[in-house]
Amino acid sequence: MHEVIICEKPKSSEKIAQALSPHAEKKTYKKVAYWEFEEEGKKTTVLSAVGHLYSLKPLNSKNEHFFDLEWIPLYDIDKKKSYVKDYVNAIKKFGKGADIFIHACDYDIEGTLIGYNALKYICGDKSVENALRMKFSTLTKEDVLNAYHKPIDLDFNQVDSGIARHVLDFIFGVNISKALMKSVRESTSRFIKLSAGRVQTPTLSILVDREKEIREFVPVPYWMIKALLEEGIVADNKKGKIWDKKEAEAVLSNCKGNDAVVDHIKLLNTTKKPPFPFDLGSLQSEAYGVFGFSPKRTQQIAQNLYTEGYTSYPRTSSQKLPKSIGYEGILEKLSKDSAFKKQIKKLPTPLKPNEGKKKDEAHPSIHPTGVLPKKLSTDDRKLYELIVYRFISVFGEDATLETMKTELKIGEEDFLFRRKRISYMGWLEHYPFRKVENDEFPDIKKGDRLKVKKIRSEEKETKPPARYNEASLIRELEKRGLGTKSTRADIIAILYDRKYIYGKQITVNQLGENIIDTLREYSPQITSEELTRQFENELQEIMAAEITKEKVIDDAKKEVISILEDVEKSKLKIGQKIYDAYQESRIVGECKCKGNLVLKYSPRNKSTFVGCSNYPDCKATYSLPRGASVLKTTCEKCSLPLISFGKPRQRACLDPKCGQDGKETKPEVVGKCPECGKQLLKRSGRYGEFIGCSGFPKCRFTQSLEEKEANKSG
DNA sequence: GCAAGGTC
Repeated sequence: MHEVIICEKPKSSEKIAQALSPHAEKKTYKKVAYWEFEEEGKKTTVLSAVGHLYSLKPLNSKNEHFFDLEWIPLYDIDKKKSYVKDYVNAIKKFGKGADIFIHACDYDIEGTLIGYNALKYICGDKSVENALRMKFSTLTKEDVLNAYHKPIDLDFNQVDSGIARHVLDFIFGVNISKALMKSVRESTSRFIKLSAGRVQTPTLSILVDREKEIREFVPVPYWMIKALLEEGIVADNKKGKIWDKKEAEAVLSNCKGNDAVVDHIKLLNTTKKPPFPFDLGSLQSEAYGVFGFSPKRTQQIAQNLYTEGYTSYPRTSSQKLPKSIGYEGILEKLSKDSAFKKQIKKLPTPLKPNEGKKKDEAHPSIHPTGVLPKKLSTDDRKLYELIVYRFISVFGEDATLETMKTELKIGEEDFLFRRKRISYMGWLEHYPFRKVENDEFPDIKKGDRLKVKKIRSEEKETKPPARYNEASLIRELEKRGLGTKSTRADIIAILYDRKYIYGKQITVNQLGENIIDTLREYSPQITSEELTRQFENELQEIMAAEITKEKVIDDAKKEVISILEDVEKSKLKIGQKIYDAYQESRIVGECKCKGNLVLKYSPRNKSTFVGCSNYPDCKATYSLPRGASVLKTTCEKCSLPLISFGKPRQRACLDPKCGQDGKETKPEVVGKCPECGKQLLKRSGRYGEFIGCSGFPKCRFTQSLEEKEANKSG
């Protein structure tokens, strides 16, 4: 007898094999690991997929619309996925002639489909018909053994539901994307890579809405009264924002000539619990905040650390640390590093992690394995240490903060100021990545009189809502249930790649806005998260056998056909508008002829260059080095834009004949650095303009323009 | 050329 078990990924196959038999032996077939054991005359081979091995492809790619699809090996569609072939080959080799097939992929829609496709297309239809299904929620020995000894039948409704998800996403996404590109091609005979989809389009929609909110925002002026007292105390008038200038002036004159008298001091102790362990989303968010890593970069590094065995599986949404991972063992191994040891030995016993609410059936939260990395690149080490110190902190003691709220009277006017200091560091000591306020408390008591050095009325105005950045956008998508933990970072990267959006503080290009405007008119369903809700409901119904996948797909097909017909009727108008918007977002600066410098693509050289919008009247062109970006800052000598290129990045004038080595027109001074006191300058980088310290690289303080605005009040 | 989903 030969039994074959197919798992979703290599890591699961290892755990499952080890749970099933102490004699499971690791072997490799053409670089791919598998596990084997023999018990009571039955040989068992534990094999692994690597996620989806098959992907949808149109049956007849010459057709204008793609509705008839087939499953094709992933490596035949995407050359970068060649490693998938080795796994398929291993399954083919050992699946041939096996007597028993066990489907042991994750128990969810995608997992069920991964195993189903692997069996059907590699081992043949028969293997599917007789397949047994292991159902487990965690990969603990107990769960795995249980699932193995009490297998269930394969749930074909769940399979159908998975197939429907793939087909629906394909026929909506690919067909609508193609229709958009076709409109542009047929109205302008130009090609622009455009796309739309169930997740990316609502995501863009969220950004467009924010963009419009910001644009339509009408600032309202208000005044804040601040009193500068002795001992460097700045107290705020209790009225806060005063909307009437006369009222502000009245407050000011009420204060004139008076000392400040301490009216009331309130001291309060608050505790700050340790942080939760990382799930992928919170790791991406933290790494963005602390190191400025893009979520996609964090995901890549985390995957790398996981593959090397230094940290646990990264694509988790769990904020739990089950005891079974063996905290003591991990901490003990980490203690071989003296810096880690210094923190670990301060931890209270017994060890008890502060866990969050979020769960993940398949994996615990992200944590170090205890294996200490020998060599890591700078960024990999940063992320690794973030994960380690977070893990340690989770077991730390509560920190205690002391807050002081002081109310004062200046004449008849009420003022107040607050101070905060740490009275017990607790876990804060183990987690050096976030600055914590630690003010000095002034030595004052009720009834004290303080000299008023200055009273001023600051005129301000209300600010529009902040732009999203990649981290906050990922949090928003998570909140709305758009995309999955593994895809959100990629979805955002696609929006950048299509030039729908730009900047670290995400700004929508004309092109992005136009895509949304167009789709809201012709295919409103794809622009809102409702399409995801609709899919979810339909998939549930398929799973409950209340409707067939054929019916669901057929309905969707009709819906898409009707959208495509509407687009077809107006394609010239749609295409021209999109192309105009695209042109506008290619403007990178001003030409010497006062025309617009625009990014152009030369199909002959397969490269991007800069040309003038007044062509053919103005024939100015500038070639760009590979990977170069055009900056917003201009050259000191000739006022053309500067470019940034190469590794490490260096700057130069767009015009190589100009000969200026990237000296820019003097950057604007916009304030003082709160960290080192040097000048703050308006700089421009890859992602647009930002505020940076003139003390760079010694002082690495940076701020977005929006933050700068928001913090003006100090 | 195009989606979203799983994974090394």
